[in-house]
Amino acid sequence: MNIVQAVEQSIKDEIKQAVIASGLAEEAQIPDVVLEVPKEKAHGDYSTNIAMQLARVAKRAPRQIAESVIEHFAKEKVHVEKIEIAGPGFINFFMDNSYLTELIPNVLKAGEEYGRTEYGKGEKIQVEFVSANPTGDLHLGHARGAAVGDTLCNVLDAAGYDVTREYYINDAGNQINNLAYSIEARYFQALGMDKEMPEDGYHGQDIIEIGKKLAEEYGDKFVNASEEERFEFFRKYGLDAEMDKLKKDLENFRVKFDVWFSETSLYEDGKVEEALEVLREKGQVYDQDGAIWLRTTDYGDDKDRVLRKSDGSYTYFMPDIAYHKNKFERGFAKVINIWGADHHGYIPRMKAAMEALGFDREALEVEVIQMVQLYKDGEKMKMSKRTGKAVTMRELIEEVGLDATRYFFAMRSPDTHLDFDLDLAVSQSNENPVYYAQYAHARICSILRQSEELGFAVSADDVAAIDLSLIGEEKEIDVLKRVGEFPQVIVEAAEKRAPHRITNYIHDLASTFHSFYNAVKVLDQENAELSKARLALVKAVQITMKNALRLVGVSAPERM
RNA sequence: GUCCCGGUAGCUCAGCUGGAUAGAGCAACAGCCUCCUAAGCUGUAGGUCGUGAGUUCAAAUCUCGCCCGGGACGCCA
Repeated sequence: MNIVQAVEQSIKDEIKQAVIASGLAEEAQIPDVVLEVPKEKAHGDYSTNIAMQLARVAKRAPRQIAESVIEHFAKEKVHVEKIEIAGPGFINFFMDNSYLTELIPNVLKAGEEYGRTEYGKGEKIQVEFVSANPTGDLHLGHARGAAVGDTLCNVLDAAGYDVTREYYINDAGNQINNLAYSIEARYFQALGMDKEMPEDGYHGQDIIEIGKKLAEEYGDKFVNASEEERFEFFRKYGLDAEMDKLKKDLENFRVKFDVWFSETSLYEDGKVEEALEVLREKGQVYDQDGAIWLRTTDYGDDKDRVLRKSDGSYTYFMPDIAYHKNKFERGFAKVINIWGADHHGYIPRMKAAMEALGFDREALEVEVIQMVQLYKDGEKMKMSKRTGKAVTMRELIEEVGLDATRYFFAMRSPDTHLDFDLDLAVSQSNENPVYYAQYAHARICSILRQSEELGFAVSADDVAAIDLSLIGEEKEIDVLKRVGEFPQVIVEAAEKRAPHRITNYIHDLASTFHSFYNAVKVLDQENAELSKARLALVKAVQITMKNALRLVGVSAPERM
């Protein structure tokens, strides 16, 4: 907890104490005290609506209640300078903000750690995201999922959770057979021979490339091979090639996973059978029409689901159950899946399956990412993996830029449909919001470089020698307040699974800093003491900005 | 038909555990570089918060109905 959070808490405590002391209500009747930062500066640094909330319990008018609360409120104890009652009964607190300068040495000392808290108490959380089938290039939807998932993980980590990032490789289903057949067709075509693509084949450019490469590397070696041998080889080769490419693409997008979990390994280790056995022992399955069904309707699903088809093979659902069972067995307190909106219908059955296995359905959380719609030349672009016409994540990054792409996806709430105007993103990339924040950082770095030349350099070690009481102008306080919010913003973003709160914060921090920059001269040769104090402040902003940008996977350039 | 998401400024979106005069970016308009980076700042203009009821001292926010847009409803994955 930093000084800001501590002071806020002490004000809340003091309000509660004042309510009790004034005899308005018993402790148990008092709701959680809400302390908010008013939009209007005229309404003070903090404000509470407690008087309105207590009107019913205390059976008195809110403004009267506010009067009593103020009478019993010990201002000086909690850095409050002045209190006013306003509007229907708001109590507005005007702070003696000098205490805020304590933040500066704290931030400088914390450095890269600033913003991190122990809020999550090291609880183990697993986040599974992207998990695209290895049958083609990653497209825009995956890019959004990757940006959101990675940022969420960073945020959870900073909020004190023990996070494991995981990618589930669907390397066992029918789609891999289709991959092999698609490669086979492309291989033959590359050799100038006729071969039709399978009905559910993958038409992506990447598959064509693989076919070409095979033809170059192996010539017609596989033309006369047995069908079985050829299939097995292409299957394995295709899978490896797709996975290598996928990993590389994600790494280039600054997304790294701790665990790459193979579906095939579940079969090899007998985990699929085992999960089915457990369900059977618990009486959760039944046989009908030659298939094995799970009673998901017992747990809120609209219909029961097939686990094993009448032909003896498993549905996609069955290994997925085994996989999630495995997740919980690894001791995660919380398992978060980030899924595309097209899979949302799958949620009730997965939760039902977990409940059927005896796990807490609430421990499985599914965050749904809405669709990305790409616009070009003012028209919707059809995105289809089947026809291979989708714009790939790689192309997007090349055109829009890595930082801008990460920022753009992170800044939207995951549950809104996203219209991505490619022309706009490309042609106006210099006006992208990410530059606004990066520019603030670069400006700070420029100031810091010059401070060294002037002999004003400030570091965490000598900040104690600086007279921070010189800080106190409105713009300076605005900046300090913003810096002080950071840890709490991270906690809220983590709790609400809302990565875009971080980009909102980044924007606010940049805005507050730019405004400060235009109003206040940091380096003043005539006034070394003041310059040093302001440099220390600016340094704190730099650290905060850099840390915030790192959370969303965006670089913090020193020059622009 | 059932379920999920969205509908807020010209455009793209925040705000949604109810709070004071609904915000930002882009676009528009008017100012600001002899001064630490003008990729910036300051100001102006721009709104029936899809719609109709309800709950409340107070609704963009909560409840219900309706309209519009997107998505999902397989012994596919």
